[in-house]
Amino acid sequence: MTRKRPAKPRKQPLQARSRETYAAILEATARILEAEGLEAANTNAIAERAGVSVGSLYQYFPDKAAIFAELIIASETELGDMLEALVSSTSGQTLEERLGLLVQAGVAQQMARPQLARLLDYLEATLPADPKLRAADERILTLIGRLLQEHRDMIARPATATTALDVLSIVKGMVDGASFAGETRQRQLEARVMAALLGYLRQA
Amino acid sequence: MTRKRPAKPRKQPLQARSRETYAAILEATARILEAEGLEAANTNAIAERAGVSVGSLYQYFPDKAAIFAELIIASETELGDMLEALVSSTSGQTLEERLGLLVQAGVAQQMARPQLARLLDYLEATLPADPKLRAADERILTLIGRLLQEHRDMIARPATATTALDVLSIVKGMVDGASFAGETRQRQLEARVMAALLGYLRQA
DNA sequence: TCATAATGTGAGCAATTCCTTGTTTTTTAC
DNA sequence: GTAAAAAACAAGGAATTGCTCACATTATGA
Repeated sequence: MTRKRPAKPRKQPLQARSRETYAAILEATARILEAEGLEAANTNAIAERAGVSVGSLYQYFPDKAAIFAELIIASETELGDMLEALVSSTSGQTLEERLGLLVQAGVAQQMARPQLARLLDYLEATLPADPKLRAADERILTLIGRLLQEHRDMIARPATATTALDVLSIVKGMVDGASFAGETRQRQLEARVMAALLGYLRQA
Repeated sequence: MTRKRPAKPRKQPLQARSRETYAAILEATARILEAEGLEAANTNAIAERAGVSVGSLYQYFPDKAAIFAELIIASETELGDMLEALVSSTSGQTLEERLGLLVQAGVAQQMARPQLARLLDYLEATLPADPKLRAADERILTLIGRLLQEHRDMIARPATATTALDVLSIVKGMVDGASFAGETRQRQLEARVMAALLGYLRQA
């Protein structure tokens, strides 16, 4: 954990077998992170859980932080894809309907693995800045921003990046809090998040 | 980092000198956590930064996790004290006024050391369950709940523990997101958090 | 003053950490 | 079938980790 920044490039997984290895490493890391926390996620444990050797691990990831970064990117890409499909396929519907779908998608993704979601959020704030990561982040905010823009006459807030970030933060915050408190009823949580978002957007 | 739970009790700092040592250890830990992250916060580094020996550190804390737990308790106690003073000294005022003060206090505390606040929130979810910690948590929710209860005719949500948790989660989430994005204008953030809370509480 | 208790020290152990390396096994392409 | 490329392996080096222990220093109170 010294303050070095080598970032040496590694091999790309080309064959089917290596793509499985790559995926197994990511999934093993996710499982350890959500079950045992950050300090338990060392490269030996990850390799063992993934059923591969440490050597294989370092063939695809330059260092431990790169595994974490890749996990965050994967999670954000997943959310981004959902949002993109949602925004572009519902352009005729009302703000309430579209926001409902957005909340459903966001809550579902974060409730699926709440511990992991929370940890990845924290990690993103401490990891060395990565352009790919920034881009995935930006994409999500842009999509939310576009949705707000299309309903700008229905909301009392400016359809800016700040408002988009607030929307995302409210969803994340409420799901974090609720799942930490043991809440599991997804529909009820969705309804409350909806209320918060609509209330916020309509409030002058 | 093995899965042991010794939790051996340690000395209480009795004299002025040892109370300073104790405080220095906590402050050093906070500084390392917010500047370099969780993985850099090892006991050797903490002791060095605090200007004491590792031996002294282990005289007051049974293990590393106990230092983190104490930091969280201190932070929550601080917020709890603010809320308690606020709730009991403003009983005649309107919901808007009191919520405004609550938001001001919460935002200020979390914006003072945003990285640290975020990290402590994550740590709380992974640390071994501690009754003191639970109690500090409960106290904050109870105070928010009491405030909501006193204005229950002004809000469309039930004045339950769930609503109180939602209020706290919205504040934390929005401050987390905003400070991660580099926002520093505290007043503007407060105004947006206010809008979100009022919107949420008034939404049916 | 001086015995006792409180506090402080830091070398260093055993375990663990990240990561490299040389080697072996599997796949691909001809 | 076979040579080259891709993938996987695992021993282990150098550094770091959490933490203890035997000892030194400082404060207290009679």
